[in-house]
Amino acid sequence: MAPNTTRARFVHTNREKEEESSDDEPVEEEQEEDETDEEEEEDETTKVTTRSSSDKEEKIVKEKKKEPITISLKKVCKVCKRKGHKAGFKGAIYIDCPMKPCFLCKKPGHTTMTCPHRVTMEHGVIPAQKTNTKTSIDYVFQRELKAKLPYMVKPKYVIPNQLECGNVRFHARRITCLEFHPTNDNVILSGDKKGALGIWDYVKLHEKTVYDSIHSCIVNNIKFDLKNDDKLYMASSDGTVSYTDIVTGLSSCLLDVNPNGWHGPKTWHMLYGMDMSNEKGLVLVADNFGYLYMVDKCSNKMVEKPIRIHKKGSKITGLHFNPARPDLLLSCGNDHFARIWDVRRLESGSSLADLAHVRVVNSAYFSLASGTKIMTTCQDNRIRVWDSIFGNLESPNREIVHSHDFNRHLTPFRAEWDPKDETETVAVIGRYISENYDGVALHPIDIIDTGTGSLLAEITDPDITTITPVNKLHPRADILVSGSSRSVFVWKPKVESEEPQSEHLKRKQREFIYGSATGKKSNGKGPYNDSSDGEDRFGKDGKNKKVAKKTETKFTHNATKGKGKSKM
DNA sequence: ACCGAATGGCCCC
DNA sequence: TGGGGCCCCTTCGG
Repeated sequence: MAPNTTRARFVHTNREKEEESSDDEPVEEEQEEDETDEEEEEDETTKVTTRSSSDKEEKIVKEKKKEPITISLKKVCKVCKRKGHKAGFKGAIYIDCPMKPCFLCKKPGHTTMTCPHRVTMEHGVIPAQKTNTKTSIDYVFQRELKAKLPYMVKPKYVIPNQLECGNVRFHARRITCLEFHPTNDNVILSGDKKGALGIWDYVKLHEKTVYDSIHSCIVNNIKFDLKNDDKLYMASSDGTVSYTDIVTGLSSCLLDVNPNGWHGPKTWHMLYGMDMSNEKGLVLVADNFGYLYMVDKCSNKMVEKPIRIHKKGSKITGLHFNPARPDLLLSCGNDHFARIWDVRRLESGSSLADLAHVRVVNSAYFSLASGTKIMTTCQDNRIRVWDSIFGNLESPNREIVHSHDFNRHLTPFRAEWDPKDETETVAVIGRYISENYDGVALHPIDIIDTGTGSLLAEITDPDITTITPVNKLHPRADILVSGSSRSVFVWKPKVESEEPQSEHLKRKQREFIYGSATGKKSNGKGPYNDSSDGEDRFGKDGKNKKVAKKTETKFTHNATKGKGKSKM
């Protein structure tokens, strides 16, 4: 909360404004102070007014100091500063300011509580209207694809919705990305905001390794070298791409886009999107100024000069090679576009298609088997799906309203395909907005059927009260791994026949059949100076360290099996 | 228990 | 086109 002095000034001016403009409401500040309203116990000034008479002196002193504040705060909404309503948490439920557009669907005239996208399905996710009609190419595509894919016999979709284990204080800062080991099913790789790489075998719970000297700030992307299971690439906001052997901890710098060092935040290049193509022998990374860098995997040299593929000065948030057509690349960025490119003819302005969005595009992915669909996550609270890259790309085939538009202090939410889902419809994404679960505000992880927009499952655990923006479904097993704040969690499908469960558990453990749910609802400083990290991490060490410092630590395992009693 | 900070995007001038 | 102010449904450590 803002310091009282600041708040007082704002409130006061607003109150004066209010009094000038609106005289429909009688001015009755003093009298209102007498009522002790129970719904405002979180308001610090109310505590002052409702304090018992035993500390009268103190009360008097305080009231003397901030009498005008006390009066004003009680009457004024903290969002719009108007009288007559209040925004904020009421228990586990957040009450919107009615003067603002709906926080969920962004349309004016209602609040999140009454938003049709929330009420109809109860959980924010609803299928949006189709915004274009199918072209003949679409039907050809469907006919071709349907012959190959088991559309008619939809497999039972297994939801990994029971907390298997989680670790606490494994990372020092919030998790920013997760990746499964390409061949060892039990190993999870995690990157954090401070630049550390975590390696965790969640079956052998105690086996955790942290390499914390490879990068000096946010790890934005981890990609394994598919030709060598022990080696991976990491792209970081420190402006480098590292190539690390996770067994030995030896690391080399593949690319440094700030060869001249630090000259202030306006010129510092940070690397966000990254993807790798074995066919092409290329590692592609993109920075926060709209540039794409192509690095040859063999020579470790840049193939050519950086190419600007998004608006000058805007961040490129993601890159994805088409899994079926190695020449196709998908990019997305802060210029509100996702773009399709031909890697063979990659130059500024040569995109094959530009997919327009309303706001920042957090992620854009081709579907993982056929590569013919595109799914994007946009900050306007919509997941967009294009059913065929060969069809009309003017507008998406579906827009799914889903709450994920909070970005400032969280890792951006990204809807990610289930790599095991042959129908290429199931996706996972964390939800920003909270629901009231037995009086506790929890932020579920949603599993969505992007074909219909229906919610297949919402995954929660009463012990995980933080938001879970980073989620990854296992490419081979029925496992979901989540990064929530500093913790990593592993989910498995619910095991049947356990002791009686609470309503909450029942709710989260419903088993869904794909397509028709059985449940009731189908549907001179470095760029970063962490508050706790006073030293200049960019200044020390050479930039192109050939060998990363290896900081291996065995942690006492702090994870729990079964019902998930892990603390956050 | 409280407070400050992180540095993200958008909008306006 | 760029800088500054504003937003103010988070999370953690000090």
